[in-house]
Amino acid sequence: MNIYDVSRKAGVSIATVSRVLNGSPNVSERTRALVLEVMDQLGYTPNVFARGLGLGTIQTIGIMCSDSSDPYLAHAIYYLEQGLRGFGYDSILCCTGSSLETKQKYFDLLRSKKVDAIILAGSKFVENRPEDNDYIIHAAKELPIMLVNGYLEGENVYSTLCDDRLAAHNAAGLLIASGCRSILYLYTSHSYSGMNKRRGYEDALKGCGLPVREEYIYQCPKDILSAKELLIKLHTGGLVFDGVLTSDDTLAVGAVKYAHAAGRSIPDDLSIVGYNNSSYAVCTDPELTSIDSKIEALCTTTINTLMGVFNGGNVPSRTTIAADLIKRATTKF
Amino acid sequence: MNIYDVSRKAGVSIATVSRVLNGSPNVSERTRALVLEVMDQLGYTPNVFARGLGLGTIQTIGIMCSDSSDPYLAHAIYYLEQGLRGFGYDSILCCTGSSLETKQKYFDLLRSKKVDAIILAGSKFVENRPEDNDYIIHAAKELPIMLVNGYLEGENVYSTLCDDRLAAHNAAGLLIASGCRSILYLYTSHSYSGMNKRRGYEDALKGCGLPVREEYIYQCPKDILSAKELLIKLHTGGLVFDGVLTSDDTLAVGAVKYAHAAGRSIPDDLSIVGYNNSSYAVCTDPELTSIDSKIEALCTTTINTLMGVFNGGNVPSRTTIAADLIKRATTKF
DNA sequence: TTGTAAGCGTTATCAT
DNA sequence: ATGATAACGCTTACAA
Repeated sequence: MNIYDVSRKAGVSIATVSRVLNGSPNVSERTRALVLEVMDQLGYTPNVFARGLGLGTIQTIGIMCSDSSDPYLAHAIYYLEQGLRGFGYDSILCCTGSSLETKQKYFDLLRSKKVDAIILAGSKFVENRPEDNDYIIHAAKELPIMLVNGYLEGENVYSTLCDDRLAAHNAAGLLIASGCRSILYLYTSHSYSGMNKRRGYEDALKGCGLPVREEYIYQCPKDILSAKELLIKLHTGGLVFDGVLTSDDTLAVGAVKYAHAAGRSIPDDLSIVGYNNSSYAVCTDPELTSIDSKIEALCTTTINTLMGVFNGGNVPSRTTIAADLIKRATTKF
Repeated sequence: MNIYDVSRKAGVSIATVSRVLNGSPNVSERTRALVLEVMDQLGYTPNVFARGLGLGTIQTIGIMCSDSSDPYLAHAIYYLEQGLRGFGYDSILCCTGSSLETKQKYFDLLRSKKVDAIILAGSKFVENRPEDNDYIIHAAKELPIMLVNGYLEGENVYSTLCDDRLAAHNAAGLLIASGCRSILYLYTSHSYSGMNKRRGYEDALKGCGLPVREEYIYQCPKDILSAKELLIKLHTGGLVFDGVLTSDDTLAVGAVKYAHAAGRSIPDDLSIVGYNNSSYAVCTDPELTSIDSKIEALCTTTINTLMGVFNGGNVPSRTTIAADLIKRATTKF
């Protein structure tokens, strides 16, 4: 079943069938209707490979993420896939883990599949050593690269990000304003967004004339129990703190569980702020105050930008979206 | 840059290049090395479309799920994608929502992309009215259809599922053995697996000579707060219950929060069992006893079965995997 | 408005 | 072991 069958049955040439297929205006209404009718009768579907060969594109976008089971990224993937499909694009998913080597490998693999663009979801794709990002910059000569919550400068590279620094700054500022004087900052990774959140935390302390102390800043695996254990250890070690700001709700849940275990009351004795406003935020009692990093807006903006690129529009290479602070019960504000 | 460039530079015919590309044994070692060398120099990558045209396949599997942001499905997608990639297959993701119409539409779309198989992740793809599944059965004439935690009988349709009925039966049985007499069953959907869990719950009651009462069985949106509200409503409505079995951890978290709100102590006064052993299970205090539905095993088995199908092996059309019960602190056992 | 024919870059079937 | 060459099914000048 191919275009010849349709053309034969409709009594037209394959060129005409192709025109109908591609919505060319140069077909009479009568012929178009006839061809469509025949296609329908025959249950004809154009062969994507042949089409790809001719057009050099197959309406497919590659989506890379480090781990699609992470709730934040899972949502990103959902919104990206839905958004792309709305524009008629398929999504090839690629979970890369976090080693640079596999990231590069899958990146090339995606390129070899001739995807029309690659979306890098999550801030794990920008390495600290600039030369480690060259493979991305280089590939951007061939196809647009979109970063969701990551930033990289380069021709044909577009970044959409959340203003994490400001969000963390504001949240820490509110903690201070509500009386906290010793705020712990817990984070999971040294990614671009991770570092921005940390800077925001430091901005707030400095802005209020409080000291930035290294012993109040800890990296922790993205894991409820690890965070809980870490805080218990710090607590029993004699560290005094009255607030916890985290780079992810998971860690904040751990902080709530630490408070329960240590018999500290929330928010009177300890304030806690999470990040991402995921469903973890409503798991705990009391429920978490959390920074909403606007993942849906990030994704739809990314896709709109991409479509702008495809249409040759003049699109911004960097778009920043403001976060929201969702106030619940782990803070006094 | 194509096969002709390589053949020219290597001084061989394109047929030979193609043979090298496909690992044909009919190439002398010398020629093979030469061609590979040239490919490397030129940075040649075969065109996937042309290849697809010739072979009729493109090493790509379609994965359908109702909602990739659901934690259970997010994990499924992760394991499926990783497993498939291990066998050299790409994954096209397709989030369908739950309306039959869009499910069919995307199913056809995936078929038109000439994927080598379609994996239906989650139990939302088998409709109660048999004729509503005909489109799947029919498509299976052309390509293998794999169900992850769903069951459908048909030629070239393969199901891998978790023994939810037995798992729910055992869990409810343990609740009863530990003293519960009035166990609520909360579920989210009427899917195949949803119904099995419910049957398991009923099996246990009947097995212990307890009555199955409709007023102890409720459907609830998959949402922490909805579950909490529902239980508060039932409680204030005067319903007496000392155990809650749920079809999803989300609902169980809601049950914990209800208990906190109602001042009931867990597990002394109220026992709770969740389902899926997701990270929600360790969010709460006390942590949830939960049924581990073995999503990773389900996915790897699905993929092994699929590879068996591709290799023409004699593979089972239905594989069942036993669930695990992870005992934590919301139960007395 | 429609048709003819030349690509697109492979694979696969013959020969040799 | 290697090479010509005909598919594969579509798009798209170019002609008519």
